[in-house]
Amino acid sequence: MRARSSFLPAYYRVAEDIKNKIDRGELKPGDMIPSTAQLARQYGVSHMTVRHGLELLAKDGYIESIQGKGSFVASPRMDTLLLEFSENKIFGKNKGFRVQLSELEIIPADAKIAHKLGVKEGNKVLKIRRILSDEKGPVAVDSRFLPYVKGTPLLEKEIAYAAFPDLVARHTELVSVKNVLEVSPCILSKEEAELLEARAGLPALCIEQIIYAAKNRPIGWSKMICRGDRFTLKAVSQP
Amino acid sequence: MRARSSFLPAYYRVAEDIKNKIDRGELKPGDMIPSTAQLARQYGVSHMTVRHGLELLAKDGYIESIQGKGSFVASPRMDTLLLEFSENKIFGKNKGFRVQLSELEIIPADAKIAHKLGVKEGNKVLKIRRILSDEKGPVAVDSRFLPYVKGTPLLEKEIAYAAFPDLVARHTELVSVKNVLEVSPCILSKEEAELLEARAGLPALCIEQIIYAAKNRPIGWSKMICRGDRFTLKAVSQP
DNA sequence: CAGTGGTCTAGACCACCCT
DNA sequence: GGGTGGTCTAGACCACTGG
Repeated sequence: MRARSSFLPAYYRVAEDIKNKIDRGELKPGDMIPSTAQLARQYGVSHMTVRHGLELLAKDGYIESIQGKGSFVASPRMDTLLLEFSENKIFGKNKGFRVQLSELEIIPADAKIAHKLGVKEGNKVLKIRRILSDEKGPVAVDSRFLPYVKGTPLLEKEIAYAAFPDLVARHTELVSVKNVLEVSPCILSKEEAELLEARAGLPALCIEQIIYAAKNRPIGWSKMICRGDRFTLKAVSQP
Repeated sequence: MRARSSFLPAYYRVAEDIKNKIDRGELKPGDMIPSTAQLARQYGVSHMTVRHGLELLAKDGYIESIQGKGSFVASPRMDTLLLEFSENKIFGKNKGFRVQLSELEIIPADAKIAHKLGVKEGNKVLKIRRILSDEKGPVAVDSRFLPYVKGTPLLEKEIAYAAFPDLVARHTELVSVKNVLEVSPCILSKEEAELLEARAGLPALCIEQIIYAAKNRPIGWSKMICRGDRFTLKAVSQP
């Protein structure tokens, strides 16, 4: 019965067709799209196949289906944005990206670290400090804190170049489950300015990450100071 | 044949079951989950129903299915984060949130505005400046620029309280399609400090938004300066 | 009531991977 | 070839909406 007219799945073809109508403005937000039965006839496919296509569109935020009423073109949500935060994506785009391991030691947790990691004050904590640079010089300093677990050797290359969540996952035996990021502005302290070869007082972004395992247990804390003149954060609304 | 044992759909039950196994650690990232045929037998449902459930899990990032090989528990992606950026969500949580319209005028576009909005220098542009406060005082200043379209009246309440994408959509007749946000650090200028009742030099976040219509045409530019001591941006890894 | 989306089946076939 | 995911059907039934 069906034509198998293209190499693409039928449900995909249906979805793409409707998506194009929306993108071209033939269908506007709020408009009702034809019923699944109509679409099934129109495309010569079964009810299920149409629904598969519509679910795809709903997943991508193009339409919204309401039982008993119909399916409607959705207005794109622009208040939930996608933020890609991984060093390789952010800094790696520039040639000459490199990481320098400037500190690696086991220290007793002070009050702040203990609070962030949910451990007792004085507990052993692994501290890693890195300097991230591109061809134009240092861009960011990064301090990472992990609860110390003896007998989990880490290669220096891993420590320097692994993304934080990956490092945490490899160090602890736990599966990381959540990453919470917090961005605030600051100005470079004298020490930071020295490390970043900039003047003290330069505006900078402070990006904190806390990695959680199951049951909201924090297993890693990272604080990154990024030169404001060389770095901005970007986020884009979902497709 | 099937038991209809619960009020929830069968595919949902399958998905939830597997999700729980993952959350409890019975299935670890990289593990293969039983084949669709096995699951179908196990749950007494059809192949299609199982697949529906697995697609749900895949959508939420719990598993990854590979044709010819199997379905595998995915390790949560923690480098793509979700950022909720809407004034009501960010500031509205605090009681006493209010907006003061401090400026509303039609001006000719200078070089910067023209560039951001993709219009010719000198073209008429609607400029809106607002001050956002909570019960403790001013938190942010917001400057919004829209290409001026005559004959599109806006209510003052709308101008003050509408989220930027909504305002843009209402003002132009176009459907907004994309929102690109850029975050950088800055320090308060004398003028900004005055408006925000803070000292000049205080670290602040500069949050720019550009709203696009179809074909990447910018139709709105917003620049928000947020006091760093009263405001931080948060983002969380999906889901 | 008729029309809508949502669920489900039993079986078919395809595409792909591995051995 | 045997196992895996992926697509599709034709028809059934359910849940919900609105006149």
